[in-house]
Amino acid sequence: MVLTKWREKILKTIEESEKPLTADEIYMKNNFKPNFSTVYRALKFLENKNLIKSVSFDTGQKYFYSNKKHYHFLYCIKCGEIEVFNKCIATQLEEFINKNFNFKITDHVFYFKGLCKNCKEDEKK
Amino acid sequence: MVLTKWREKILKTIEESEKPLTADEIYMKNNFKPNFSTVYRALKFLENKNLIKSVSFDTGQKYFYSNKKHYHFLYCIKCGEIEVFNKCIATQLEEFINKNFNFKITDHVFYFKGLCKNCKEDEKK
DNA sequence: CCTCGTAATGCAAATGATTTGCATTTTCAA
DNA sequence: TTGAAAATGCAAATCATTTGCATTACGAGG
Ligand SMILES: [Mn+2]
Ligand SMILES: [Mn+2]
Ligand SMILES: [Zn+2]
Ligand SMILES: [Zn+2]
Repeated sequence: MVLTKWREKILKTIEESEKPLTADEIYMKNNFKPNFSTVYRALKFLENKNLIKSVSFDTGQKYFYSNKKHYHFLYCIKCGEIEVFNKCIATQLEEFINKNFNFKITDHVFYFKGLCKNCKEDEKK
Repeated sequence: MVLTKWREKILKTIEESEKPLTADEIYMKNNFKPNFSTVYRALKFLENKNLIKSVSFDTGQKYFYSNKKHYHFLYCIKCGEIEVFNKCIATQLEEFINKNFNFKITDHVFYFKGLCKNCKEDEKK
């Protein structure tokens, strides 16, 4: 169980991207070199090792992103465009949960849905 | 385009549930009576009409919930159990986004990941 | 009350993302 | 150098969801 050549390349692909990537985006960015199954297996491996995280929006697809920074998202419901930001306000909520629920928090997911710059303008016509 | 018998039943199923439901949970709760496709089509219809919303966690599955209340979730990464809460702190973040991004917010999703009561205890052994 | 057109439903097959089984190759500790 | 365990490739399978098409139900206009 080690960080092999492909796993490393895939991790780097994700870390170098400014936005989260789908499995096939990662596949493409690596010139279709590692087999698609290898990509998926690597993603699972990296996620288990907590080197990456994944999130899914409206579509059935997962998006993968680095665990080096804290991410939140702006997801365009029209074109699927994703932007990221990192301002986080979960701490106060965490306290609320710890006080009122019997639940051990390990992570959280937050994103806004709406219209990106382009789709917002298209709307006007 | 109207709220037919099945659509109404499915809406009621969702509104009467304390937690979000998957398509097949909804199917089961209706004794497998409307066809599965009808369930999915009804869900799409209801979501377009903004009567329900959906969210997906780690699995490729969508969970549907009523739009009558504001929901956030506690998602157990071990057993998939879901709890809900409604305390919401998105407003301040919304201002931040409006100030710094060119994005028209229409909704947001927030959930904590972690271990539910049961899985938390199992962990100890 | 009938009648026709449109929308809704059922059924089966298709789709898309992801996973899995198995054969082959790579890795690395002994 | 060698053998076992892990990683990879390839093809087929799986799971949730969607779609095409034939049939049925609904409702406005007659
Ligand atoms: Mn955060
Ligand atoms: Mn909220
Ligand atoms: Zn957009
Ligand atoms: Zn649990």
